[in-house]
Amino acid sequence: MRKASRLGKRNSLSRDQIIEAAISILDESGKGGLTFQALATRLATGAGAIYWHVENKDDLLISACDVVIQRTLHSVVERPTPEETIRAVGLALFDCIDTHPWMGTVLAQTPGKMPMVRILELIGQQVRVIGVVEEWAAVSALLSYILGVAGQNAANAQFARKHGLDRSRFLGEVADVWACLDATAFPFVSSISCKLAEHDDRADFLAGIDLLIRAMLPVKR
Amino acid sequence: MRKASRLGKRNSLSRDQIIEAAISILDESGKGGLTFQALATRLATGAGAIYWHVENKDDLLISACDVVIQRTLHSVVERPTPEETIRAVGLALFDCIDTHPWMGTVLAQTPGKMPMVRILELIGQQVRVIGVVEEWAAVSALLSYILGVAGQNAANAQFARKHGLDRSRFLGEVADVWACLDATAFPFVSSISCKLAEHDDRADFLAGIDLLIRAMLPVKR
DNA sequence: ACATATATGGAATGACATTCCAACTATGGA
DNA sequence: TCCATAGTTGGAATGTCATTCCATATATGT
Repeated sequence: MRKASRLGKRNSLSRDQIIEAAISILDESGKGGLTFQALATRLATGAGAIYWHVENKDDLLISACDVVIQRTLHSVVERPTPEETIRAVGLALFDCIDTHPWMGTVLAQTPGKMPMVRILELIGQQVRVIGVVEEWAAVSALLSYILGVAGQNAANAQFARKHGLDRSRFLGEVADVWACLDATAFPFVSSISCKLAEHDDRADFLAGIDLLIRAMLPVKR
Repeated sequence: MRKASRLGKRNSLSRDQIIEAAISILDESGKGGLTFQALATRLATGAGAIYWHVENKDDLLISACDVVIQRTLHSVVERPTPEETIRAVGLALFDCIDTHPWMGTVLAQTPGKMPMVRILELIGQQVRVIGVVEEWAAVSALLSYILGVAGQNAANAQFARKHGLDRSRFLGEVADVWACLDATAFPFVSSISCKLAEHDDRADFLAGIDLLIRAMLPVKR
């Protein structure tokens, strides 16, 4: 990757094209499916040409993630209260990562980069509107929680894909393993193993957001 | 990897030896430093021999992580109240991952496996003692939060190592980038960029735990 | 038209994880 | 005691990638 394009581009490659193609491949085949070879094939070019527009694979992944994050966050409309807006942002992100699991992995591994900054900004603004005293503690807790859930979901999806299972079959397998644990050493885990398969990730996620929001609101209720 | 050892082992390899060697390498050189070649060299054997005792690299990473997690959690002594025990578990994990950043990556990528199950169990037990109504919501929020912070710290450390920076220099660089953002589009992030370098990850982590604990306690206070 | 900066595409290169395989070595019967 | 067998080893293939190289194109402005 050198500098910006200058040449007229009859039939040429552009950074945006490359990123869009990368997003398609990632959505279709997961993070493991994105190789420079696959990308070059889809774009009918060679791997070398791609490196003219993109620094390396991390650059590509972060940019792809950023494009989708921008679209996602842009689609969230402001709600009457900052609490509700935070919930809406959280849900939008949850659904986004549910649709594009590779994003969870990328987000969880690229600290301080743009995609995460956008999330931080949006949440930070809302927390600031609420006027929480321990502002940074609240914002960073929300962010870590969201990224944690994102990472978990991404890992689940990646594992499930690798072993050719769908989500519920995957959870079923986990539940089976948990159920076989020694109930003396693992009383809690074995007691919840049966509920694992039927739980609702999305509802759990929202419950966590609500816990955090409740704790950061002024001491009433 | 086939079955358990049976042969007398004068000068032989054992799974435990391999895992300990892997932990050393991971601690010294990070996740990127653990290759079967490096491991074979350190153990004065060949890569093939290692595969007799270990299924694949994931197996090795998970086992290494599990060994350290067991030691860590084992070292946490029960406190007078479940809340304090949860804090102690959290801090022990935080410090553990601070010392062994590779564990953050592994934990964040191996859903439902033993290392995470141990954490889940310990937290679940304490939350159960508290008697929270929305038990699962509370436990899963705590777990996701802890794994989220773990993942962030791991990513920071990994990035810093790759670029040969120490933690504070790394945060400094991030702060510089944030400070250059358009303050109109990113009012929150640019306003906190100056505080980034001097903040205390560990205190922030604990503050998040406290937020979650406070929110799950009965409605008093 | 020429010199130059931009771009391309495909062929190296170098790291790895993983698999293979040709020895080696206990162990438990004959 | 000695062999057949199953457990182990070490190192050499294999195959897949990211990344780099390089020999060609193709605009641009002079």
